[in-house]
This record gives sequence, structure tokens and C-alpha cells, in this order.
Amino acid sequence: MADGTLPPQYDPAQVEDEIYAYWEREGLFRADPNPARAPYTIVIPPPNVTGVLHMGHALNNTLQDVIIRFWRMRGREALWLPGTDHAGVATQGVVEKALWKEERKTRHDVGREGLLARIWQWKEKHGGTIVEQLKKLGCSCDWSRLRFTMDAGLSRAVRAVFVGLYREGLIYRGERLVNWSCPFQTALSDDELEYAEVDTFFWHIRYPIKGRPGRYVVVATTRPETMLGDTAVAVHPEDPRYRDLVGETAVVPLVEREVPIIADDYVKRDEGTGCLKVTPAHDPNDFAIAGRHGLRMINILNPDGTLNGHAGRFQGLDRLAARPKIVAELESLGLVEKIVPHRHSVAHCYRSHDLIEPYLSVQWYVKMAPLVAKAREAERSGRVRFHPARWTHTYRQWLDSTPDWCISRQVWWGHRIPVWTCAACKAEICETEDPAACPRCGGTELAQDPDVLDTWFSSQLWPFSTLGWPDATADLDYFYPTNLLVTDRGIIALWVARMIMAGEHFLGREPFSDVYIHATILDRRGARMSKSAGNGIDPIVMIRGGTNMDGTVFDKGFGADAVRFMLTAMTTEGQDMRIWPERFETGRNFANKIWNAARFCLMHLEGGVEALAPELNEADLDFADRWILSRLRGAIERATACAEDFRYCDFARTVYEFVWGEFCDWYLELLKPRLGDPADAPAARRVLAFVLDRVLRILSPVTPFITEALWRRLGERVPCRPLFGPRGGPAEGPLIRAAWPEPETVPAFAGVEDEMALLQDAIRAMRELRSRYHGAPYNLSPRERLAMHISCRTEAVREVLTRRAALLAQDREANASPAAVAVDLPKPGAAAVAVRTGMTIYLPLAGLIDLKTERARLAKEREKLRAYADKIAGKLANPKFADKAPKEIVAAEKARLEEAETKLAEIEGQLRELR
RNA sequence: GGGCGAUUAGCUCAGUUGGUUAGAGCGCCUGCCUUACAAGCAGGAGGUCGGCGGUUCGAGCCCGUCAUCGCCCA
Repeated sequence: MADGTLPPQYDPAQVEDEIYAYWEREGLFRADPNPARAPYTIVIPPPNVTGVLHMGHALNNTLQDVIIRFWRMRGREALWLPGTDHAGVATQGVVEKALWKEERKTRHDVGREGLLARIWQWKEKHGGTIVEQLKKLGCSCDWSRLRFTMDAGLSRAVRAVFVGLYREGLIYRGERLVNWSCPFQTALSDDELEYAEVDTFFWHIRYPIKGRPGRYVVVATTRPETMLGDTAVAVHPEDPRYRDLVGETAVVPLVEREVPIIADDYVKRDEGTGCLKVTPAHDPNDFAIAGRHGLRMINILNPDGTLNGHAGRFQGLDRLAARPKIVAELESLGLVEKIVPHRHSVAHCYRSHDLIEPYLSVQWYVKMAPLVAKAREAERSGRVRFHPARWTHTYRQWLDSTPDWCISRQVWWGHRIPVWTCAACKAEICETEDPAACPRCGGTELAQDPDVLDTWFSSQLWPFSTLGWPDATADLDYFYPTNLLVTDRGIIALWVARMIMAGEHFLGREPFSDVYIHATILDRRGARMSKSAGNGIDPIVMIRGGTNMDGTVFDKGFGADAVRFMLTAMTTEGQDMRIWPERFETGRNFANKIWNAARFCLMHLEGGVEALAPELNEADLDFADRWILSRLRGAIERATACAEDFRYCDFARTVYEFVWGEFCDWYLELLKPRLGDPADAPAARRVLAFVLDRVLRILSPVTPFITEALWRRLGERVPCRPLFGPRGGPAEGPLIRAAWPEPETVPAFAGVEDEMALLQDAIRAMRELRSRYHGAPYNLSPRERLAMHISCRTEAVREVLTRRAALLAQDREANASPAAVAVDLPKPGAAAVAVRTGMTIYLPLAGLIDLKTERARLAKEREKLRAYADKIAGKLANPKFADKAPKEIVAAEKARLEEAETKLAEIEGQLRELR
């Protein structure tokens, strides 16, 4: 490579680190407030600081990078602001687990400060992993702005928001049921639950009626152990079976508690026995019933999920271990009527996957109603748009139904709730700065609330806390509101909606105008990728090689560009995306194609600027030049529109098809003879340099590494590549900052595309004629030069084919010369025939032609054409069609029919001759 | 129970407001190591667009319904 030649196979490993280091070193990702340009801003959805990159991150960040690179090239001050999230419950869980494994200590052994110190250590050690992985993917984040939700600045934002909401009366403390995670011993919000189907039983248990020996009511429950906390039995008020029992007293077995039998509409008569045991402290519906009837609430659980003193002799047992014991005792008392298998969906912790217990406790809440109204308005007014649009429904639905948000968590890692209680006067103090003394009585013995805030409480501030809020910074002024948020559907409610609320409430503006929701990545069989299932694909292994999670070894990776290209090309509006390693081969092959196309161009540009035509004007352009420029302009138009509209798949396909299917397959082939001709080469080289330049630019957002590497090579040969005018000029800077090629900057030529289409049709027909005889038993050698006769049906076709005869003759695959081209040329003896639009091509091959095969081929084609022509004729014969269809459509159908019939007649004639 | 997706070639997926003979990648068959590329080139086979009904001159696309799979919410 030192001598300037490139190897014939692209090796991403040789290029990527060096290119990335170059971008970083030169500060090319950096963005700063710049009044001369408009900003384009994306804030990264912060990954968990303890996490490692998975395929979902790879997709998410590729999509952000494609857009930010596009707008950077389009001249915006493009900021992609990166950072990580402290992930309170999850991170603390990881460190606690390690602490236990390594030292057999719990968090209580090391204390709050001790644990926090260890988590910070953990963060320092492992927190950079995911950032380094994003770099391998090619992410052009402004790393100088890397943020962490527990940074001092972001923590100030959290305090400001808490205190602001508190003072507005939007934060309050309440005792109610929460979702309790026993392993973490903390409350979780409703959004942090996941539901899983569980096979269990309905236990039908008899509760004796007080004062009526022998009578009892039968309740059905899936959680028999909760009976220890029962404080009522409920029936439906209109249920005739139990009407006489309302007002009576039932006796809860084992604890012998006397509880009232009450009537409540909530009870479903046809579910279970129609008789409901009411456990207000351990079931949300029962809690509501208790509120209506003023029932006692008995909490039977300790925070760790074991039974407490209210459980009597079962105290100390885990609630799940107690269940069989309780059932056994009930059975021995003859109180179990029956046990029915039952399958239902139960809440689990989204981090530990353990069962969630409804648990009565005092927690902090955010009153949602006023915030919801603002968030709804931001979307209704069109200031926030979802892509694909259907996700708007999910957003609205959540806003319409969300309960107040439980924001306190009983863990230590996170933002501590800024509320203190004065020991002397019991005053509650909520301040942004830690208070030294009670403002009411001056007491200095202040106890801060031990809880921390839900991680989402800080994440919801991300689009502005990262830009300096609550200070009125220049960054905030310039970059806020941001433009785009790219994320997964799973956190539309959890995060996206809350950011919109927070942005609207505290800054009076939406945090971003567009939300792009991308697919969820699934494995080959359509299952979610997960660590426990072992079906994950490690994006870094895909990029660099190594051992995948399932043990498969990849000696070489596919390269970052290949991974990015495939992820982009697979991003359609669907909601899932199935991935397996081999799928990246397409991307790798494409990168290799780009590499070799550029390699070919660079070989022919070896002479540098001096070898280019000193001056080039439109009149100097060859036919092939005009064609590729026209096609290039069209491709740029489509690609630009796709990028603006977040149509990722179409963007990738557009550039893929143009580069491979037109630039490589046709233009470079057409150019070869000209590049070998000293008279034509200088002009051809100028166009070649220009087109390659534009090709690299439009590829750059998706495949930034290989294109930057090739751009540099191209720059070494030809530093500046204007199409027209004098050659030379100042050197172009790095591709990442090169201007996006706007369509108007590429000339288009009317008529050239149609002419080329005709030539391509002729060339393909000639190739096909040859290939009919390439196999056994004919074995026509590809090296044997053939003569083709072309019979044209119009003078116009004849004129084009005659004028471009040289292009037909030079096609290497056809390897044939158009020996005779004329209107209505007769068939030259024994010949293979291809009937095309406007022409019939003959391959005379005396002695080799297989009449039977030729006849069968023509007959098959005739049948197809007949069916086609009949279909159109039928359409045209329908008077309603002529009457109602637009004129252009009718005219087009007529033209099609005419063409089909012409071809059909031609085929009939050929068949007669073959007899 | 409510909402939203998906169902198109052997596999994975495209298919813009209804209007050529429904496309791509991979796989398959045939022939080529043609000095950019075998991770390639050329040619080819393969689909009654999940079922049924409807709207329309015309439906893969719109409407209804059923089936199967999946996601979200309750």
C-alpha cells in the first residue's frame, strides 16, 4: 500500500481504527454554537453505564450516525451529544452481586458511603466500555461533551426540577401500593414491569361463617399465602347466591381473624366462585375496595419478601416458601375445596425478572395531569412528530391513562431526594442546596430522605440537562430544541413522553421535533435476543471478529461499514428485524465492491491532475458521461429525499443500486476502451474523478470508514475534482465534512437515458443469445467472437444502434459485433433469435443451432405474450375502462397492446421460419 | 378485553397517494479465474402477494371478515 496500490480485497481492520483516530484527532465531530449556520442536534439515548453494546444499540446508533453525518455534510452545525445513564437499580444490583460473590458482604455490611464508593469505582473501570464500542461502530459523537446522568451539572438539573415540582405542588408523598421488587428491595414504577405467563392454580378455600356452624364461603385465589392479610370477603351486590351473607362475618382460617362480608360492584360473579377475599395491602384492586369500605390494611411482608409478625407462626418464611405450607395446613383442616390449574400473566421485575409484590408503603409521587396536558399538546400541534406515524397512538394512549409517577427508589445509587426533616420542629425542607439549618426553627439536626430518585427522573431531563440547564447557556440557546430522537418502541412511555413533558414544562418547548422509532432486533427464528437465551449477536464480533455469545468463532469481522450498511438497509417501517451473522455478508461484499471500483478508478488516475484534461466543457462529454451524470443526479435526488424523510432502507438501496448496478456494471465497463485511448483518456478521467468523488460523498453517511479512506487516496491523486472548467484547485478537506452533493450541481441530459436503455436491452439480448449455447452439448466458448444481426422495427432504433455500434461491439460479455444492422433485416439462415422491443436480434450459428429448443423457447414466449395481450385487450374492450380511466392510462395500455402484438407477430413469423 | 404490527420467491424482506408482464439480497441451476472485484462477472429457474367476501374500469395496495404469528396496554 505504500506505493499507492491497493490490495484487491478490502480489509476493514487495516482502516477503521486509523480513520477514527484521525476524525477524533482533527476534532471533526465537534460542534459549537455558530451563528453562521443552523444547528442539527441529536442527543443519544444514554446507554447504561455498566452495559455493553448489543445489536439493538448498534442499530440505534447507526441510524443516528447516518442522519447526523448527512446533516453535517449539508452544512449544518451538527451535534450528536453522547453520554451514559447511571441506571440506579440495575447498576447497584450488579455491584451488590459482585460484592457478595467476592467478599460475602451485603450493602449493609459496607454501608451507604462504602457502597457508593464501590459503584463509582466500578463506573470508572467499566463505564468506558460502551463508549469505546460506539467508536468502533463509527459513531461521530462530540465526545468532548460526553455526559453522565450523575455528573454535577446534570445532578443540579435534577435538583432544580425536583424542587420546582415540589414547590408547584406537583410532587407529593403518599401511602399506597407499589410494585415491590424483593431482591432489590425497592419500589418500581408501573413502566418498569414486564408481564409473563405463569402456570399456577386457583386454590378454592373455605372461610367459615361466624355463628353459622357448618356454613362457609368459598374464595378462589392464586396467592393463598395472602390470606394472612385478608380483612374482608366481598361478593357482588346482585349475586343471589350470597345476598343473605352480606353483613355477616367470615373467619379467616389459620389466623382466625373475623372479617366482614361486604358487597362491591368490582366482584365478577362468573370468575372463580364469585366470592373474593380482600387483601388490601397486597392487591391493587383490593386496595381500592378497602378505600371504598374503610377496611383495615394488614401488611404481612417484610421488604425482603419474607412474612412478618402479622403472619403468626409463618413469620420469617419467604412468601413463596410459605405457600405450600399454608395450603397443606388448610388441607388438613378440610378447608381446601378444590385446586384448579390456572394460567395467567403476572408482573415481573424488568431487571431481575423476579416476581413483583404489590406492597404498601410511603413513596414520592409526581402528579401527572398538568404535565400530560402539555405533552399531549406538543404532539397535537405537530411540534413533535413520530416516525412511523402509528407510534403516535402509543404515545397518546399512554398519556391518556398514566397514573401518578412513583419516583422514589429504596436504593442508594442515584440522585438523593432533596428533602430533609428537622429533628426539632419536624419541618419538611426541600432545597436545591443542602440546608445547614432549619429555616423555621434554626435547628441543625436535619435528616435527609434516604431514598433516591427513579433513574428516569434524571433521564427525562437529558435533552437539556446535557446542554447546561438550569443555567442559560449559549449551548442551550443554540442547540435546543434538538431535532431528532432515535429510539426503540419499548421506551416511548418510559422515556420519550417524559422528556416531552419535562421539556414543555421547564423550557416551554418540545425537546425534539422528530422521534424515529426503529425495529426491535430478533434472532433468526424471530425470538428476542437475550443473554440468558444465548442467542445474541455481538456487534463488535461482527465488526472485528472474535467469539460470539453462542460460541461461534469469526476469524475476521465484516467491518463496521458492512454492519452499518445492512442495519440501515433493513430499516423499514416494520417493527421487527431478524438478524443472523451471514446477513452481514451482503454489506461486506458491497464494501468490497466500493473498494474495487475505487481501486480501478485510482489506477486510471495515477497520472494525477496532470493527466486530466486541462479544460472540460459540456460539449466535451461523451455519451456514457452524459448518461452516468444523469443517473447520478437522479440517485442524489432520491437519496437526499430519503435522508430528509428518515427512509433508511430506501436510502441504502438507492446508493447501492446506483453504485453497483449503474456505476460499476455499466459506466466503468463503457469507460474501459476510452481510458486506454490516449486521445480520449484525459477527458474520461476528469468525469471519472468527478463521479467517484460524488459516489464517495453519497455513500459516506452509511459507510464512513471505507469512503473516508478512499477519499484520502483520491485526494492524493487528484486533490480537487471540478467537472467543468479548468482542472485543479484547492484540495478538498476530509470527507466527513465535505459538502453533500445537491442534485442541481450535477448536469442532466434529456434523452440520453432512453437511448442507453435501448442499448442495454440490445446488449442483454446479445449476452442471452450467447449464453443459450454456452453449456453442454454446444460448449460455445466465451472467447469466440460472434457476429450478431439486428433487425430494427423502426428507423429511429436503427439510427441509435448504428450510431452506437461501437458500444455494442465492445461489450465483453456479449463478445460480438453487430455485423448487420438494418430495418426489417431478413433472418440470416440458421440462427438463434431474440425478439425485443423495437428489434429482433439474430445469432447465426450454422451447424450449432438446435431448432427444437429454439422453437420451444419461442412458443413459451408466445404463450406468455398472448396471455398478456389478451389481458390488455380485455381491459380496452371494456367500455367502462375507456370511459372512467384517465386518458394517459388508456393511451399507455393501447401502446402496450400494440407493442405486445408487434412482438407476437414477430414471434409467429419466426416460428413459421423455424419449421 | 382494547390497540398496533406481520402474513409477497426456498430464506429474510422491499413494493411511495390503487394504473407496465410484482422486485432485491441470500440460496439454487448454467457458463466464465475477461489485468477493479470469485466477497466477482454473465445468463437462467422460481411467486394464483394467508383464506373468503366487497368497493372499483382496474386491488399486493382500499373496506369487511376469518386464520396464524408477534408486540403494547388493561
